[in-house]
Amino acid sequence: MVKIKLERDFYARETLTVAKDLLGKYLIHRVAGEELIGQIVEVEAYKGIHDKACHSYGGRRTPRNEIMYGVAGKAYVYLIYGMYNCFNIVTSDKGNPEAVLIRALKPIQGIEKMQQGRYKKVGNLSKQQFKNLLNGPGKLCQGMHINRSHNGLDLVGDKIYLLEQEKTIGEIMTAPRINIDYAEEAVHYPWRFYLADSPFISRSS
DNA sequence: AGCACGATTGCCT
DNA sequence: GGCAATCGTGCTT
Repeated sequence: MVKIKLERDFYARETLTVAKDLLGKYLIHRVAGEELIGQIVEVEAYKGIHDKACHSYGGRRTPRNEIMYGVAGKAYVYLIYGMYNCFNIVTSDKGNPEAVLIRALKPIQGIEKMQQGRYKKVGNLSKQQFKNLLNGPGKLCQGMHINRSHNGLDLVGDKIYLLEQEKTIGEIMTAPRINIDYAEEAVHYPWRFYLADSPFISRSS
């Protein structure tokens, strides 16, 4: 695997561009001397103050979403439904409070530790359990051991960071975002992106 | 202080 | 397909 880390200028660009470019990249989390690695196969863009699905819609600025108002390339991690975490990457080059939700990863390295986080289980996984390791925003946080203690973490660093991929990634699919029924006109915006041939996406559209 | 709700998931019919 | 779990957050009283 080539080891080219994504730097600030990658994240500090227009959010839809960053979202699509994130597909295929490797997400690394160093935990207890081990590198957990997943390849990004599905994302959603949240485009700030004019996007009714976005936490910063209308300029809303609270302790929870404060990090979105800062520099690009930091982690925005929040609790959803009282049970799961969602991992986002802050984007944009104009100080706009925007981010990309990472929705699914292909497991690459550190499978044992991933299943420990997901299933509290060691040993062999069924084919179905392996496919379900990281194929959803809540699931990938469990598997990658990401939680709210990582909110605000700089991804241009050595704890959680991203690496360039070495190969082309194939066809990118575009679709409306998932579970944002409340978002009125933004419900249909085509801001979900995923790899057409990946078995590890959260759901087919 | 109270309360409605969610960028999800897993289990049920 | 439906729906409960579970609690921090943000808004209202």
